[in-house]
Amino acid sequence: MQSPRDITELAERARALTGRTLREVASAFAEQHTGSRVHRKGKLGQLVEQVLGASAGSRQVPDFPALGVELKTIPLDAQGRPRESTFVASFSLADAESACWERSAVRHKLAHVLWIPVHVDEPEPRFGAPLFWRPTHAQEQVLRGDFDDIMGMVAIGHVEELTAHLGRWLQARPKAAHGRVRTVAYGAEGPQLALPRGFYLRARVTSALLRDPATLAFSE
Amino acid sequence: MQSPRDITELAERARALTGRTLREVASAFAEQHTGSRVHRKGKLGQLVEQVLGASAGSRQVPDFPALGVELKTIPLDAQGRPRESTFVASFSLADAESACWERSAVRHKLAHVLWIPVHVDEPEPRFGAPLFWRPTHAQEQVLRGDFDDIMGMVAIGHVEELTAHLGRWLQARPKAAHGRVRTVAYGAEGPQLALPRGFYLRARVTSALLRDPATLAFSE
DNA sequence: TAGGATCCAGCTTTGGATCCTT
DNA sequence: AAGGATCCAAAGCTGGATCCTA
Repeated sequence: MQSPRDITELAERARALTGRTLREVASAFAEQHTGSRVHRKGKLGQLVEQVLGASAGSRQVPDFPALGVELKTIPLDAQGRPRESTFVASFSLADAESACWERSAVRHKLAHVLWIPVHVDEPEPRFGAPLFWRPTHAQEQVLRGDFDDIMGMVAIGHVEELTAHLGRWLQARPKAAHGRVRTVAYGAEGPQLALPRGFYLRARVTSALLRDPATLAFSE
Repeated sequence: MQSPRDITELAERARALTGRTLREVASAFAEQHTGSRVHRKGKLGQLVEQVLGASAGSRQVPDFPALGVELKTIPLDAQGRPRESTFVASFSLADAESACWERSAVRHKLAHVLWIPVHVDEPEPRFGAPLFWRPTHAQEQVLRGDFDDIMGMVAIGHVEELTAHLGRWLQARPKAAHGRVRTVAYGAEGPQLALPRGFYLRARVTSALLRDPATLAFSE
């Protein structure tokens, strides 16, 4: 599928998925694109990328580079809620000191997100209604605060206090590539070993966001 | 046992328990006080009250009225941490509007606490080191903030949003006396049924407090 | 019955581990 | 190996229920 030319076209493609089953969408797509290099049904994310025409390059750029939009498929359980937190970006403990929110991958990835919910617990998994999200100014302050808290903890060398509890909307969790890649951070007590980490959006937050993006408030 | 005359005497009695088993303490106490109205070994709290000479009256006053000290025995698990949140005081939804921190039972009960930890998961349960705690000014601000948040929620009639999630150190939890006593609160939508509630200190907080009272900071 | 403490089923969260594609 | 998504056991938390003594 070609890249959408503008947000409107992307929105139309996304809306067209609502209520349809993965199976339907996958087979319809396969029929129309028999010539192209179609990966078999593959993983959910890949299917959605292809159907919506996201660029499948390596990601230092958004999924829709021309539009500046990041694509996130998000699995929902039987009650319509995300089961898991959502990965945003990984970070290295080493460059915590030089990190700043404005230039962070987290801010860029979350600046404009197209959420594609998928009800995966139904007998025949089905797409939900898509949502474009741009954090409001107030929402961005919460994200920035979490980012600063987390990076600040690392920067002063308190890696052992960096738990997934920290952060209201964003949390830092282990991102265990092979379970043995370790990053060295230089803290007050010298070099420390630590697992690589990633920023994640709490499930509670994405749940509230999908339910009612307008009222996602500080109380979450 | 007579009431301690001053804090020093109370502290000495409390320190004398450290490391001793409940059994030892209970039988030693029984021997010395055969004449007095001794309740059988009874519950842990009662034993400690008797051994330390707390007044056993009904409690609108502190356990040591002359000293203004509240006594709290706190069970610790095998890792030395409290398993449960600690009950502080109950409250009625009806008088939330007129409630204020300064006159609250919560503030008075927590103004000066003598914590007596008991390692209950060991084969022979044993007393830990006692701790006198007076909240610092900063700590009291956290408690006050939680109190205001909780009471505020009730005062505006949002009883259904009053969950145990609210509050950093204090939380409101059901205090189900017989499971059917219900309190009526008058909110925006008229009278509402609700379980009676109590203020509790989160286990995370008492845990940090007992481990290192000086560094119990805002991050908890 | 009130104050207070303890118990506990079920749910949620954490802290990784595993898996996949590029 | 990097980027990303999903899986899962253990631990922690919530929302009561139960129990105890005065």
